[in-house]
Amino acid sequence: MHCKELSKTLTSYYESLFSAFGPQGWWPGRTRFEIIIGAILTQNTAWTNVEKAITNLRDKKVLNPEKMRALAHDELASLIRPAGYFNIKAKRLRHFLDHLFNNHKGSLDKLFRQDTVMLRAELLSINGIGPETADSILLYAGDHPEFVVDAYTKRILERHRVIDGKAEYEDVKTLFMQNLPKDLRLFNEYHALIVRTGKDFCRPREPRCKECPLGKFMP
DNA sequence: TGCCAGGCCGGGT
DNA sequence: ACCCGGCATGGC
Repeated sequence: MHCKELSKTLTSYYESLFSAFGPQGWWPGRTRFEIIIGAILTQNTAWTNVEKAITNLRDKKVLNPEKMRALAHDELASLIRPAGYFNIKAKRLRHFLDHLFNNHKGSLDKLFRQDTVMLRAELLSINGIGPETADSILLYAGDHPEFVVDAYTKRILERHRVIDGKAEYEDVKTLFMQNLPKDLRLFNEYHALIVRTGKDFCRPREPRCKECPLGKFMP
């Protein structure tokens, strides 16, 4: 549903964050493929650890679909070890690669050259790609305007009683998409700014984030 | 030192 | 439809 007050609130919050912290230059990856790999590796993991894994992959010159797919499981797992969960993530990378080659001849162009709804469903069908990873891939690698929701997004809205603890991913995503213009640049920067600031202003154990900029706009 | 990080899956109730 | 344990490294 569309709510005028909520639209103003979410827009004000974004403007406040953008004024304070500026453009974040997301996604921090050089190619579409690197962005996809990063999106999988950063699941429940600090980005600094993912960077080490990406560096290993680049140094080994396997940061492309063909070369990465040719790696044995143990070798791939070893390279991404710093990102944590390396065994399961090696499998998840392989699931994506197998899908890419089995359905699109290994071509990211073919993968992304579909309408958003079909493409999102397809990504979600891959074992290891859930809603946040799918939307991150869509927005940051595929330029499809999907809003990305993460733990910080929920936590911030929850602390300010916009949502309750049992709000699900799709509910929160709909909240943003129904109350903001469908703008690629806006979605890109908004999620990046939430991640950038959530770490500092909305810690998990605190009952409420007093410093959170959204506090200025919420009752 | 324990807590946390840009989730997701599989099995159980 | 929930709920929960498992997955793992590195920074503060």
